[in-house]
Amino acid sequence: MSNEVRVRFAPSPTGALHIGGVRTALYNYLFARKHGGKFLLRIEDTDQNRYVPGAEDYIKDSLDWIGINPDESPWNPGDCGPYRQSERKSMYREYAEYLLEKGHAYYAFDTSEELEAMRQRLTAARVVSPQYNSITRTQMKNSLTLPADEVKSRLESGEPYVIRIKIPRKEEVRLNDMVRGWVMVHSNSLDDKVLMKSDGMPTYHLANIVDDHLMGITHVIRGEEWLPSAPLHVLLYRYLGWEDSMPEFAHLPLLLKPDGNGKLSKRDAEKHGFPIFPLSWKDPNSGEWVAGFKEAGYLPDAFLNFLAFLGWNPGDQRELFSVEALVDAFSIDRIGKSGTKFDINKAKWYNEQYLRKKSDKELAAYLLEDLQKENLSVSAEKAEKIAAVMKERATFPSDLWSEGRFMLLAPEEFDGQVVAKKWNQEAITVLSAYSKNLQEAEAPLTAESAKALLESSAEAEGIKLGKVMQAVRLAVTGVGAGPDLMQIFEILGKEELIKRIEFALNKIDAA
RNA sequence: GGUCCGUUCGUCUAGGGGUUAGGACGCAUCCCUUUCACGGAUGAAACACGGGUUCGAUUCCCGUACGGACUACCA
Repeated sequence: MSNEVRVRFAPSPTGALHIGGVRTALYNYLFARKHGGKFLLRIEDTDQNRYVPGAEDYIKDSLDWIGINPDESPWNPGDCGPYRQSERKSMYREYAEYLLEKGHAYYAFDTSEELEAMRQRLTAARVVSPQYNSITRTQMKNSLTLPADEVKSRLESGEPYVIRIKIPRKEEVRLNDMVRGWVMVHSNSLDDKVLMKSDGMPTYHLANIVDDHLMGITHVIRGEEWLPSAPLHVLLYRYLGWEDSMPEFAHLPLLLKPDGNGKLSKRDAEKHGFPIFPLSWKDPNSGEWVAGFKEAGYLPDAFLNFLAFLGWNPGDQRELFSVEALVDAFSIDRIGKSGTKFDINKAKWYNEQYLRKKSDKELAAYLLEDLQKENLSVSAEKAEKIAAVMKERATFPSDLWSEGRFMLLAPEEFDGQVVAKKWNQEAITVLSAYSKNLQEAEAPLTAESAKALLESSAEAEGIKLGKVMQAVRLAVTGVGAGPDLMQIFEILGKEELIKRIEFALNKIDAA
């Protein structure tokens, strides 16, 4: 397993998984598959206060929906378990102690009030960035300033404490990011981050280094919001003696708001009326509800394809990629550096492309499902015919029903604008004749026979069919636009067609 | 404020010292269509700004501006 690529997606179960998180998971997955490696899922639940019940299942279900299942996870453990940080609690202590022993960490006893007072004091003194660092730690209560015996007695008396990393005063920390190249920061801009919290849990910083090391992670692919703390992580690897096996980093560009600027957020989804979460979700604590792509009618393949192109491209002009094709084409050096604005139109376009690739039968299944909710039933054969004529004009599977309902339900109202423009005596004459001729027509009506009869009916009255076509459509469907009329006639069948024409003749005349 | 990251059509992006700066979404026009849509064609639309380097910068370097992330005992 020495050269095997191992990557992880490490979400925090604090609510619904944001679309940006799904993209991070996807890139990790693609990278792992591309290199024949493993994709792991690790739950980062070191903050017990923020734990939200159901969030883990949400993460699992989301990945499952788009078909990127981890090779190792809490539900499918490999050899590096547990895969939930809360269950690894006992493992972190020894590394914190090692750091303590090596002088790279220290105990701190400051209360939150004292910390706050320190920040205020610094702010008042016009210190630009108040932080716990090589300068301020000398004035705080920690094992660097307190006499050894006092530290010992505080520890023994059970006084709460944290363990902080001791950031060196003057040092350059550099890392070679796979998407950004060399990034360098001075240690004096870093602060003495807490490594172990007073509740005995590690913070993200310690936990992710320890776990990545123990789990043999070779590449860390994560959001750009982690870039500022990456130098801290480098230092941690160094102090823990793991620098030689330190994973490579790739920090992904952020997903931004569609308008203006800033990180894409829940508010944007509400404001623009489109989802930014894979699945809909109701927060059990706040009762807050968010919409999901799945429920909005996005197909998983389309969603995945759309997501893959948010910050990455294959370098040629192809746009439609199956997962397999993505795996084949994916590479980290084709990931862009700049933030990506979220454009729902593109997502819709992808959905249309994938929808049209589906067979009539698959589409009919969606239609049948919708009809069931309406307490309507129709034969599978008819559903397929409807799907066939509707698929070119649908964005979502639900459009099959919402845009094509006139194929199942006779119109009760007629579009007033079309009535005003197209309804006239000639139309009435042709329709009346057609209705009569239809009575004698042979039963299963086909698009061809329906058309031939309509043409002869019009001709017999000396009226050009083109002049009344729109009115005929109006009479039968109630509206002025839709799929090929003769196909609709075939789907409707002779009896229904006659019924509708008669109804229209009475209803519209009366109006 | 500080640190770090970024900046090619409205959006996603390709490209990269010499190009008519390419594609896609969206938009517009036309064709197809006895409607609408699909499809096809065409069009409008971009290198943030200022200095260098160079015979020549959109491309390399430095600034400026603008944007963003981070700045918790959250991840």
